[in-house]
Amino acid sequence: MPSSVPSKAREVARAAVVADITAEARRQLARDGAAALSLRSVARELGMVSSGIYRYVASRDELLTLLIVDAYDQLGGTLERALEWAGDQPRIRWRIVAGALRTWARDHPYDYALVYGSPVPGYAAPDDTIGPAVRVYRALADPIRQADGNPRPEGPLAELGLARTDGAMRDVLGDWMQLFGMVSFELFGHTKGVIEDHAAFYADRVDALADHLGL
Amino acid sequence: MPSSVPSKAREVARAAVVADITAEARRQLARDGAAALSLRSVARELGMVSSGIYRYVASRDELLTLLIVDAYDQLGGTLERALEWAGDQPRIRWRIVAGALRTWARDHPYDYALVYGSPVPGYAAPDDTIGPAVRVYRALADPIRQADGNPRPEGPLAELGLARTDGAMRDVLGDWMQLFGMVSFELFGHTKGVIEDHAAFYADRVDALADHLGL
DNA sequence: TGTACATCAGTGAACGCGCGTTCACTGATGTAC
DNA sequence: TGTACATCAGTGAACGCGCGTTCACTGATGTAC
Repeated sequence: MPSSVPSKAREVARAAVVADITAEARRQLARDGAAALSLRSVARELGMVSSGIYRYVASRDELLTLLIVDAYDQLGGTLERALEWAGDQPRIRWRIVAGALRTWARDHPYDYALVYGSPVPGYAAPDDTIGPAVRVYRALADPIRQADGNPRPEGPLAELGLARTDGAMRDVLGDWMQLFGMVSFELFGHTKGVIEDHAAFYADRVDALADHLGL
Repeated sequence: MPSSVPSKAREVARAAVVADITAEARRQLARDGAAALSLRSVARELGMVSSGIYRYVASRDELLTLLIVDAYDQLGGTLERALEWAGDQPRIRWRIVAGALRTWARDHPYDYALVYGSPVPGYAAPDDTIGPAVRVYRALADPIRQADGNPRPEGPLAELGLARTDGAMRDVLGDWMQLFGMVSFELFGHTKGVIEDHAAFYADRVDALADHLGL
C-alpha cells in the first residue's frame, strides 16, 4: 500500500516543474497563439523528452485548462492590485478597474483571446475554470458594491456581492459586456478606419457607463 | 500572346468550382472550426486530388479570406433581408436587425467566431475584407439613419449614412459593441450560471439600447 | 468546316514537417524496518 | 545508521496521422487561321 502522505520534497519539486511547464506554455501562447500550442514543443523547450511531460499533464487539453485558469488569475490579480491604490470614490475605482482590464488585454492579447475570444475547437472548458473567471467579475463589481454601500447580497450574483434588483443587474451585465466588446473589437482589429484613438474612445465610454451605473 | 478576353465557358466553370470550394470549406468550418480547416480535406471531399485545389486557391490563407468575405456577406445579406419586412418604425427596425444578428450568430457559430472571435494565428486579413464588413454596420445603422431622417452624411462614418456628431457617434459605436459583446459572451459560454434566458436578456438590453439611441 | 497550336484542369508522386500518445525501460529518490 | 524495497521521473523508440506545397505530367478544351 502506498503511503498516504506523499514525500514533501517530491511534492515541491513536482509543483515547480508544473509551474515551469505552465510558464513555458504561456510564453509559447504569447508567441504563436493557442492553436499552435503543442506539448512536444513545451517539452522540447524545457529540455525534456516529449513523452516526459505526460508525468505532469495528462493531455493537451489539460494544459489548455491550466493556461486558462492561469490567465484568469493573472487578470483577476491585476485588477485587484489596481484597485488597492484607487482611493474610495466609486467612479474613480470604476475608471481604474476598467482601464486595467484594457491594459492587461493589450499587454496579453493571446491570453485575452484564449479566455474571451472564440473557444478552441474541440475543447470544452471544465468547471475548474469558473472560479477563476468569477474573480474577474468580482473586481469589476467592486465600484458598484461600494456605491451601493455594501448591502447584504442576494440573488443570482450574490457571490459578486451585488444586491441590485433584476433589472439593475441586467444593466450591470450589459455594461460589462460592452466593456469586453470594446476591448475585443480593438484587439481583434474591427475598428480599422473607424476609431483612431482607442484610449480616448474607451475612456469616454467608460465614463458614459459610469453615469449609467450611477457611479 | 494570350487572348485578353478569356473563354466565357471556362470562366463560368471556374467560378462554379470556386463556389464549390467555398461551400465545402464553409461546411467544414461549421463542423470543425477555422483552425482545423485544411486544403487537403476540402479537395478530398470535392473528389479532387489535393494538389488540384491550387488551380483555384493560392494558399490556405486565401481560402480563409474567401470564407471571411463570405461570412460577412451572409450576415450582411441576412440583416438586409430582415429589414425589408420590418415596417418603418425605427425602434422596431432596430429590434429586428439586432435580433437577426443574434439569430444568425447562433445559427452559424463558427462563421461568427471566424469574423468576430479571436483572429486565426498567423493570419492577417487583407483589405478585401473591409467592404463586406462595412455592409453589416450599414444594416445596423439603418434604424438610426431613419430616425435621423436621412440627413446628408458627413464625418468619419459617412459611408454608413450617419450624420451624428462625434459624441453621438461614440454612443452608437459603443452600443454596437455591446451588441457584439452580448452575442460573443453567449456563444463563447461566458454566462454560465449568470444568465439563464439569453433571449430575454438580449431583448431587454436591445430595448435599453434603443432608448439610449433615441429610437 | 478543319486543322495546328496554346491554354488550362486535374493527376500522382514526393518532400519535409510536426503532432499526440503509448509503452517498456533505467536510474534516482524516498520509505519502512 | 544501514539495508531492502517501492515509488516515481525521465528516456528513447515507435505508431499512425494529417498537413501545405511543389513539380513534371497527361488530356481535354478552346482559339486562330
